[in-house]
Amino acid sequence: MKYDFNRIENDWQKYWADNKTFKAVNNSDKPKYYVLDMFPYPSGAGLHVGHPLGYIASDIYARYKRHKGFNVLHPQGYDSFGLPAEQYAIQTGQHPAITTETNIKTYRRQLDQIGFSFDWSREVRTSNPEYYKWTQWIFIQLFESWYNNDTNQAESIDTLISKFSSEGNAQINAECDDDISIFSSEEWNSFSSEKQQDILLKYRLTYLAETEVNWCPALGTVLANDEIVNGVSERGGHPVMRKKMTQWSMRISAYAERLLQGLDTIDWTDSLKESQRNWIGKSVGASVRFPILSFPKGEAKSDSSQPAGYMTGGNNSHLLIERAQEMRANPTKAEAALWESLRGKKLDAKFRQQHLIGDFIVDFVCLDKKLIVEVDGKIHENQIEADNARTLRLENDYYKVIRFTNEEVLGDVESVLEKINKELSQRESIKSNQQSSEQHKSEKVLPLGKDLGWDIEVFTTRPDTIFGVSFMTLAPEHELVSRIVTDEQKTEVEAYITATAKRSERDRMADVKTISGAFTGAYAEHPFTKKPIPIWIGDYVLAGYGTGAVMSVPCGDQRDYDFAKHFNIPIPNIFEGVDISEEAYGSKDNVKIANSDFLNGLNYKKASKTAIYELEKRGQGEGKTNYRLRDAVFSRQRYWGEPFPVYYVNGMPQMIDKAHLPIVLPEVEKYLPTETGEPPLGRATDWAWDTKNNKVVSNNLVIPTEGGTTDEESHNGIYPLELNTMPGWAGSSWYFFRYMEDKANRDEAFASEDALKYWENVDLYIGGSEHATGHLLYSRFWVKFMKDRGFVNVDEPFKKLINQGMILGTSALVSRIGIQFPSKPDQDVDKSLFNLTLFVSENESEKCKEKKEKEIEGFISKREAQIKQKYPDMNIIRATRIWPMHVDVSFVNASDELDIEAFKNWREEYKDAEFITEVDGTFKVSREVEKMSKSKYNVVNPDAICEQYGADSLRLYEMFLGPLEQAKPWNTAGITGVHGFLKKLWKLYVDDNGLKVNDAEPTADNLKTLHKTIKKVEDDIENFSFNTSVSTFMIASNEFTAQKCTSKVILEPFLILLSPYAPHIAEELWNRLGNDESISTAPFPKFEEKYLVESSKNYPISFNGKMRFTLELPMDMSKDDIEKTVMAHEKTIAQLEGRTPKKVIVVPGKIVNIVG
RNA sequence: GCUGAAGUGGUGGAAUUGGUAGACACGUUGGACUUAAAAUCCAAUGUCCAUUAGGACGUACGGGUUCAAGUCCCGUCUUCAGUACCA
Repeated sequence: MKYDFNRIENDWQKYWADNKTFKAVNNSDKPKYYVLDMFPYPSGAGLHVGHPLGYIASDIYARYKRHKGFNVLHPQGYDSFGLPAEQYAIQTGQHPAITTETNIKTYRRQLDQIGFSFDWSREVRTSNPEYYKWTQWIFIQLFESWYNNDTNQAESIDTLISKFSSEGNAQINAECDDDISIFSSEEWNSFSSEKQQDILLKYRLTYLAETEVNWCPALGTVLANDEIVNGVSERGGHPVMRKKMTQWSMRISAYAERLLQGLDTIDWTDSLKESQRNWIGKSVGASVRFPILSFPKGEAKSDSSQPAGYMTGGNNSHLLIERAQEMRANPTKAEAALWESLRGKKLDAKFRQQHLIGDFIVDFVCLDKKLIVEVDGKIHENQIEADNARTLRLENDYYKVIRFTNEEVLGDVESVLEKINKELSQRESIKSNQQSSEQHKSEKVLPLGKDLGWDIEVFTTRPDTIFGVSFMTLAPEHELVSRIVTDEQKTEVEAYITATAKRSERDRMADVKTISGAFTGAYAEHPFTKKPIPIWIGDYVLAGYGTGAVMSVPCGDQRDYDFAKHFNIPIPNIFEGVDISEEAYGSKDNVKIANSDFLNGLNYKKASKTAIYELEKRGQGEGKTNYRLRDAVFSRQRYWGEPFPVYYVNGMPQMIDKAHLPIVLPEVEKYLPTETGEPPLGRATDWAWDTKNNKVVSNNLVIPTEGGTTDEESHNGIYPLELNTMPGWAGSSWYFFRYMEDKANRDEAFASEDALKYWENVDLYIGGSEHATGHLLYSRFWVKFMKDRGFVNVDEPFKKLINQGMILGTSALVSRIGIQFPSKPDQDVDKSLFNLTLFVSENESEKCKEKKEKEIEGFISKREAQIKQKYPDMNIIRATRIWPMHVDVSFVNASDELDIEAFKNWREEYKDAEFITEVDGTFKVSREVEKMSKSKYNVVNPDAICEQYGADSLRLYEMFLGPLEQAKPWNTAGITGVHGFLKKLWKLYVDDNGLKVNDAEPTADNLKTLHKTIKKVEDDIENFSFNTSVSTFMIASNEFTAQKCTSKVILEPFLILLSPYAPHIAEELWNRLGNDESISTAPFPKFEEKYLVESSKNYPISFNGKMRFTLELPMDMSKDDIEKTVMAHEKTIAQLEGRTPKKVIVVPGKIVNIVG
């Protein structure tokens, strides 16, 4: 009887479906085990052999666990919202739901034929309203929650509101936007409802905010960071730009620390955890504030332009004095002229030139009368502001400031002097008031830099190197840049900013080597040394990370070092005994700090701690932890996604009550954005929310809210709905909970409390590594949130996770020789005569080469002759080129030989192609391993494999290819190996007369083979080493065959071992052995050591570590006896050639090694 | 650059604790069966030398530890994956 796999597989698949063999129950005496695959997006292309790899592995594990006595949940479903169905809809007008439905049918058929033990009664589809109802519900929960840093968990927004109304927000330690002002409970209670909503939005875990997003114009939507690869979209490779848009965001950053800590509690690969750690990007360090001095060094005062404002802060008089001296030495013409007159004592008072008053240098001052005279050049706008601020402060100190322009002074010095004189006389009377107001004055004086918030705040992980700061660098986009830049530097800085803005994100990323930047002319003050530090801008500082500004320590950071070298900025060394003449010393280890005042001699740890302490003492900084993880943008300008349960009243988002969910995706006539740039939902005619009747109604009923009317009546209580949809990761962030409940019972909740309690979380999760930072991070975030709010009981969704490796295609390439005979087109020629399509076989041997060259030449000259004959006058020029061309792998056999006939029929253009073959008439292709792709014709469809070899062969072969987690090439030819094994296995049980198996007593060898196989297979499955199990089956089957084993007590348990891998044949034979029940829950055979105990061992006898021969010796022989026996052996004597060994190593049961 | 994984026959891979390197397959070669092909079965198959017996060399490269190293240690190179001016 033949192994009729097609019949067998069909029958058993039907049996499993009919008997609901794999239906999981939500209560059982057995321990639970939850095995999950990452659910697929049902693409139109269907499955190729790479897709089922992970499913086969998880199925083997699920089936194994059933044999081991577990109540196994092994569900499957579809991540059915997504771009391809929408793109297809845009092109064809077909509703994405229809496309999706069709694709799912194909997927289901393909999955079914492989014989998976899925419990389909729990299927989910993210695009089903009954499913996304709960996605919307979770969104509402997020909206109605805030993150309390004191309790370190999410809480209902109600607790926040009650805190606001009882104590205001000053004491609240929440994860929230950073632009929130402090208010008291009275203020809160007096705020309008709209203002309150506005404030609450800044605290909610999902919030609406104008954010800079990754906008992909080609796709017409925003993309998350993990949807962008190398600066272009993951799907389609379209360019991505930064754009400001109002979007829903998820406050995942609130969970950064817990997402990081949670990694230590789960069994994932190190590389995956590392990816997540990188993505979260925790750095511990300090936040430091550097006051801006805005005191440009070396700035020349010229005729035409006036120096920038003299705004300063902190104690820097030494610098100002230096500066004043410089200015005195280089007066402008007007200043020189006026000084001439003032000094010439034409007036009654004593004036000083370029004198220091407080933090300011003034042009001229009469100290007695507190009169300041300023001579201004052309004043820039922002300098007026600065000068006004300065004037204000000086006036606080009871100085009077009068101003003249250069022109006034140079034109008519006399009238200027007259004005000064007049002021001097008026100042007499004011002088007396001064003392009485002294008290008042001291209250009002503030350090100006601080007053205006003109600090530069930086984040550093190396506060220990703070004395190594020799400059600061701001991102070109930093908001302070335009305010601190000096006139001199303005042109340069502006040019630099423009140049940077022009460069795309991608260029900036690609070109890291080029150092660029510009000096702003401004200075900041070092918090400890009080020395001025030049402020630069440079695009190596990113606006999006930290504060968008850095304190540059060239001796300790290579980027700062390179920047400093490039712009000739000093590089002070603050490391003890480290040479920094070539490069920065970036390490934190093995070094002590030097030239750093109170930090001298300390190591990284102590110095950092001390520096932070000192900064805190001075109020100029504090210890801080920074995360790279950004809040996740949650809006997509797409049709085929979950609609938001949100409507807007006067621009403020409102949640639709849970009772009215789901809000079903509306119909649109086209799936493109509207002409006005709104998302596709903007095309829906019925997309407004009727708050009275709680239903979606026509847009026409919405009365425009112009003029700010807020009363319900004027709207009829009907408001516009949100036009964005949710991103792909919304539905996939919680689907594993939905499976916990049977379809029949999941209307009331996303899953019942009992179900959630019973199944807890996924014990084993298998899927691709491409989700390392997307799906796997978002899911963890949502689960933690749901745990906080008491909706689920677990902290982590996936206890153990394995990434299956990619299966690559083995492309087949032929060498094509194209020959063209260019001719003048004016003639009406037979074109087919001029193009020759010639393929040449790939084999490289010399003999063939000669033959082939000859033949190629033959073909070409023959054609030339034909042309000559037809067009005798034509001047023929021959042009030849060879290029490799992909051919469909299905035309190629295991020996890399091309089926020429099949290839000719592939395409019309190859019908008359010529082939130059090997000597034996075969045509060889060359092979290349690359990603499976339609365009490379190397995609292998599992349908064809199942048809030709059967699902069991496919399952075994996919496992046999290599380790699960490793990428490996597919080569269909190799499947004959495992298929042959199944045929042999069949013959072990069944022959032409029917069943061979009988009640024969097992031999010792039979038992040994069986138990060795039990042990190996069990260990392999536990270690997910599925490839080695397959060879173990082959070995066992070969041994049983050699042993002519027919014993049922051996061959029956062997089927259970095989059943997870090749379930159909196992069921069939199991059934033939007389079992009525499915094999699927038969207990896994118990391994018994006693059958493996050997009486003797074939010892390898080594000489100096090299094995020379083997010797069969009893297992219980003593060490001494082994040595004696071996030494007496004739082969030993021959090996030694009379030498006396120095040493003999005997490891009983292992090896004998003779040294000498 | 950083992080992680890896490098073994013609190919996929095995060797899980340092103890006979190349299991199990594919492919190749030869043979049996057959009119023939397919299927099936048998044998050989790391490289080199040798008629045989046997020997030398072999796990990316260079060192080291050990009676013994694919496995452990140091250094170098290469490949793949992820990530990237993250301060």
